[in-house]
Amino acid sequence: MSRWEPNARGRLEAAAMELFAERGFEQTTVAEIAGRAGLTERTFYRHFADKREVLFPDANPLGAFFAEAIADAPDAAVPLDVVAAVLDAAADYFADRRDFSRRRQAVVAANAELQERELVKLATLTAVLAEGLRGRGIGEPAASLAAEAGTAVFKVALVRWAAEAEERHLREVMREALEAFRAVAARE
Amino acid sequence: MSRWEPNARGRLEAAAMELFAERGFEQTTVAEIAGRAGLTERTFYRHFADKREVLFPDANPLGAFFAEAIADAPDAAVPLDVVAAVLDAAADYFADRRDFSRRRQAVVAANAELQERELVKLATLTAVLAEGLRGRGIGEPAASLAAEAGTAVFKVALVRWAAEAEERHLREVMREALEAFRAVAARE
DNA sequence: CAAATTGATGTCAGCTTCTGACATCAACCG
DNA sequence: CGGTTGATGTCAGAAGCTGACATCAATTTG
Repeated sequence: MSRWEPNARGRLEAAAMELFAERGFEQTTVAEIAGRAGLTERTFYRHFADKREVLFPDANPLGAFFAEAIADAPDAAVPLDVVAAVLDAAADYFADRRDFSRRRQAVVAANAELQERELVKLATLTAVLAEGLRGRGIGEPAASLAAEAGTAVFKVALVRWAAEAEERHLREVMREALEAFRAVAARE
Repeated sequence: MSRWEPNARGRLEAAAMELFAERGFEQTTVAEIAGRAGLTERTFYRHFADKREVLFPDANPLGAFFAEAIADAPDAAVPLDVVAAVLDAAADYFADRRDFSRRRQAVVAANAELQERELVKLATLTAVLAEGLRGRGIGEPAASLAAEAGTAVFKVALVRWAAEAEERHLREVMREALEAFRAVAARE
């Protein structure tokens, strides 16, 4: 018999999602989230650096996942091909999280502070990507630019995928977006 | 004779830059900024929505500038050519702000919250760019992707330009970055 | 097995950010 | 001249966040 209910962190995440969805991010206090999870405000801040972080539990694992995917990517002469491999891997990661992604996107879309934090998470992924590309011998500014391109495609694809009524696989949407990107960047 | 010293907003911006540079963003309270500017904390918040905004006074004019630049860009079949024209215009805008850009970049680089806000400002520019491209008949997702590409190039170029010892014109650095981007995106 | 340690949580005090409500008073307008 | 306007000040208070210390079941140690 343990002293506390297990999975405090998960309970906080769940409580936060519920409350944010019900009445919005600003109209919810940290004390209320903690209360619904059967904990105190102070404990919330032991699990999350600030109020927004509770909505981005996947950020760290996803970054690690990116780093791994890029290390495992097959050799390719062109940076964007490496990016393509990472996007494929990322698609698999999200494959079974579509409902969660959708719900979270709705909450985030309703609040500027949360969008701000989402940009940070994406920027972190960009940095991981760039670092991985540099690790594969790609120089600057090519690595940074290819990484930015990858994240841009990722972002666009993720939004489209979550928004679509039909259930396509994310991988397909990602590849489509990447193709569109290549067409945009083509010299003519 | 006016009742108050003129240019309260400018004084707040200057005071904030000084204090942030001296002892850092977190170690400076809004009351201190206002005090150095000869005002009160409450007045600070009448000029800036929050503590970070004081460091981004150019954001709105720059957005308007982007919108104008994109409307004025010459007809071009390829989205990225329109983006190139906007980058040229943006380069002119920053031409005589190099020292300010440098000082601000140093302050921003030292604090995560400020980097977060900077991402928002860039995202706003991306949105303006995308909207302008759509207004020129470019569809989705091409408009969004081209806009992301433009902002990425802009970001990379601005950092390089401010960091360089020699005094090149920003326009040159931007064009170089755009070329690098095209090379990255090329299929081989 | 008793004692010491650990670790997740609670309690409390306090600072800072940010906002609403109301007051002030020079400049301006009719 | 009297009324209005607008930038500022004053005050109170909610909420975010942090440091310091207490608690106590579980675990480890001797």
